[in-house]
Amino acid sequence: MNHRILYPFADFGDAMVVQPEGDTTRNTPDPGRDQDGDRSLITYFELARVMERASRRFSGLLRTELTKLGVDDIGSAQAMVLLVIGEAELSVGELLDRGHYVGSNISYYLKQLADGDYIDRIASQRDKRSARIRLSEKGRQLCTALREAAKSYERALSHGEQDRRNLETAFQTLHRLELVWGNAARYGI
Amino acid sequence: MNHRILYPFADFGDAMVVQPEGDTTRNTPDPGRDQDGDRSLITYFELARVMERASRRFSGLLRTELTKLGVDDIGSAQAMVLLVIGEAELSVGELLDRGHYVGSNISYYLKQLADGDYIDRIASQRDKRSARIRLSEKGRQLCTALREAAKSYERALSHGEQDRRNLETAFQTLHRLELVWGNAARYGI
DNA sequence: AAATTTGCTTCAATTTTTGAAGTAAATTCC
DNA sequence: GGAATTTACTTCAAAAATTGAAGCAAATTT
Repeated sequence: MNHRILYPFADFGDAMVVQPEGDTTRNTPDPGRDQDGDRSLITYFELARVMERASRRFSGLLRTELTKLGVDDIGSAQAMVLLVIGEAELSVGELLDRGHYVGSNISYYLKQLADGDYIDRIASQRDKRSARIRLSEKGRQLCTALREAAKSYERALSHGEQDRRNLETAFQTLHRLELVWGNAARYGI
Repeated sequence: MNHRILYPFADFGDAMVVQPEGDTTRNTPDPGRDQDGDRSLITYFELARVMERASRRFSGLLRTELTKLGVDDIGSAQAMVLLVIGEAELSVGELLDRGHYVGSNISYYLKQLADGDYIDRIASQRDKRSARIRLSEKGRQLCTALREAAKSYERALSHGEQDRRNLETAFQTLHRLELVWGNAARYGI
């Protein structure tokens, strides 16, 4: 296990601060200063960019895992939907809320997932318009395999209590951004 | 200015921790527990999901701003490329590294940005294969307008020192994930 | 100077996203 | 209780984004 690869920042510990004029590698532009020379630190654009880049990487990993598992009838986006569903049994509307998908989009994914027998649709007798969705055995197994694969990455990255807290902070911060940006979009700032 | 909207978590301050069994709203599934009942906190999947959702929101805001500004020949993805370029004058390759785009993809964007006169291509006499890219006056103005718009969101969200630190932590954490996931993809875990 | 590499661009095929329209069930309103 | 409206999706067609292979010209190596 190559630690140079897994832990690119040897000094990434309790004192996690941005280096003011660090040795910027080609891949990591210094986010410490914005256009106007303000001493503002991270801007939203930079955060949005790193989110996009990291998401792309994550999709890549998912795709790789799927290929390893011999799954070729769904892509990373569909796998993500499976993971969003998890152990829950929910309606399309609830799934929409969970993932902030667009309706027609999730329909499109669910169709493929249903075609591939990754999910079951159970007609609800309460409301015949909305069937309830849940993972089929096949879907559950795929999710388990993906989560298992993820575990090795977790082990590779999450170490101490501080790392866990950083993940928490990142999650909460992004979640808050998600809410604020969503509300801003709906109601105008 | 509606504070209920802008500050959905009144208690989001120094003690930013996940509520063990919080009052989960419909939009915010409790990430405190995973499938296996481990007391693991944030999983990578959850982080990846929140990144995706927040990115979607951000793109939405960008699109809204573009519409407000009467820009209809480019989308949020292209605007993002403009913002990535910023004040720099760089080659396509450098831009590729900055944003982790795929080559043919950035070509596609740059073509549209060039068609819309948002960027200039300056033939480099050093290496005639790679022109240098920089924002045109039009592109610069658009970026300025977008950054200006972003400022109001910044003001709405970034308050104290703690908030800034949280943004930093989020950025660094995602950046680290980006690297680790990228390396994992290239070399296998 | 031939061969290889670099730094892109183009093209065609896929995949993903979006928006408008449609449908059937549920609910509300006379 | 029946018409009108709303809800909860699905379908469809078009647009946008992404990918991978192939191509090309300049630069570099051999």
